[in-house]
Amino acid sequence: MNTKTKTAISPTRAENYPLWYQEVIKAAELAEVSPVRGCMVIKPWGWGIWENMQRVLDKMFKDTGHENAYFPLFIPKSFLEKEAEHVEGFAKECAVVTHHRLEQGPDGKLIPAGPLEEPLVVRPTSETIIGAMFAKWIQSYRDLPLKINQWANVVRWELRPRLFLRTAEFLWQEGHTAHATAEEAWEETRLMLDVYAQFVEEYLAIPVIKGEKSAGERFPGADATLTIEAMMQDRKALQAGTSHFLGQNFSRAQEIKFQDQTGHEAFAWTTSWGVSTRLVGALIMAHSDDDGLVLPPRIAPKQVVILPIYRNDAERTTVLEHCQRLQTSISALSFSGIPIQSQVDDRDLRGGEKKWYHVKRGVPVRVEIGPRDVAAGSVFAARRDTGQAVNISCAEFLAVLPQWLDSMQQGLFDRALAFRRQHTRDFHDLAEFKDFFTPRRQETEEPEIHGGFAIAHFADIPEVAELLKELKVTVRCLPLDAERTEGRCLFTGKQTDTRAVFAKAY
RNA sequence: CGGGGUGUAGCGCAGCCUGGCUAGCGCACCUGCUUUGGGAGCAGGGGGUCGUGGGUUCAAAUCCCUCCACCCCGACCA
Repeated sequence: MNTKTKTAISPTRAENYPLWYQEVIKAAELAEVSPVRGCMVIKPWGWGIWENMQRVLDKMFKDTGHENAYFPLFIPKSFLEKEAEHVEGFAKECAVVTHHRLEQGPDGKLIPAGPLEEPLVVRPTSETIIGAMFAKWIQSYRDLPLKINQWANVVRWELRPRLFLRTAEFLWQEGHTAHATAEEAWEETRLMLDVYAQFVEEYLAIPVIKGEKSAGERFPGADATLTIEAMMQDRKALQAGTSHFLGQNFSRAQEIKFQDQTGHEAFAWTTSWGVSTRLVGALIMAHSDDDGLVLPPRIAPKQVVILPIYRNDAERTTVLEHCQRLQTSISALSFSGIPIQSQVDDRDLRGGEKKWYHVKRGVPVRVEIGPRDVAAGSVFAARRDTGQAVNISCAEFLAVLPQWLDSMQQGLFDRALAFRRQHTRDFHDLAEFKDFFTPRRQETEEPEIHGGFAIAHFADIPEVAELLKELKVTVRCLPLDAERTEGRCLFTGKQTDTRAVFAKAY
């Protein structure tokens, strides 16, 4: 590392946000691009974050009455041909398996042989194959509701991949449910959106706007798509999770039928909902700074790292022993019901180097203990979020640690919320709206900076979509909790009581 | 998939325009000494199919063509 640079990450966010993002991932050892185009390798620290996400979400799903199951990676092409709108939505991104055998050619190279009778599509999502199974499992209203979740990988052949945000293969969970009534299915759709919002706000410390997607942004084949939208530090929006009310579209296509209490046959009402490893990208872009990753304590794989400082073997022994005692004490503690995980980093690295290693990885609290601390029974402790550092007694530190972690969690959320509010504006004038989304720094090589989130009255008709396209702005959502006030659509002048959030988006 | 850019040691880069000793530099790595509450100093050292394949030439990192990968912008995005 160059000691002359003031920040651990170069370029900084202000200098080049997209590059900064990639550098943070590299410096924090979250993931790498793989030899396979568009696919990433998730490294242990990044995987630890995803594991925590999985653990928390999985419990939330089970607490709301869902069960896990697993469905095949491969989907017969014919399955996808059953729902026209659905297929059209993602056909361009599908990977297709056409052969089942490799043979060695004369030049020693392997040649696909044994063509499949019916090509298999690598799942881009599993509505169709799960629907096919639901159709078998559901006979009577007594079989409903059926509430299944699966943790899986999916493939969408992306042309412009970015680590965590958009990769050809990614990991996610997809929930699929079937219900006897529209009301119940709608309730499920709403409930899971709330679960997502709660998770993202309480664990990832990212404030979200809950809303419904406009017709143009809706999931293909869905009657309604609900979303949670978050603002990143470059003021762009990121869709952090979606929950779809599929109506009877898929049950009609796949014959998910049941006999109701009156003996009549009816199509089930289905939902699907998912979040992906994209959340890791959201986490990075929401909180990290020019020194690297900043992790909210509740999702961090480790909350505390202890760095022993010593000059010789004798000191090493005493200092290490002291560190391990501290670790044992910490392991008995928890914050907000979460056990505090700590780690002693005893690698043979120079102090400064080791310190920056953990700063870049975003470990919430860094503790440094040297011989003087051992003698005094004290520790040097620093917070990753504010950089605030103190020298206090061991006992004091242990007493204050849970509060530190809680306040960091809250502090990160508050900071992100304040940032979003600062860059969210109401609009009643189209010229001002356009100005809001016009790049500010065109004269330089630096990436553009645009306004942020714009809120305005909106009539959901195709003409508006065309106009927005020119500005490279999208309708992020129609907020669910917005007050229904009458006004004129910013674009068409039509009278409407619908207001929408507009932004540039990932 | 369209436009632009970049591929040289683990990482970051110079060299290329104008072809010519054994291809350099910083960080990292190894050895030794010194240093030690902090991204250490000095000395020595290891590590390279110059992205791939072909072409031009006495001679290619350098010029020409092919392909691949990555980055940026756009289109697309459940």
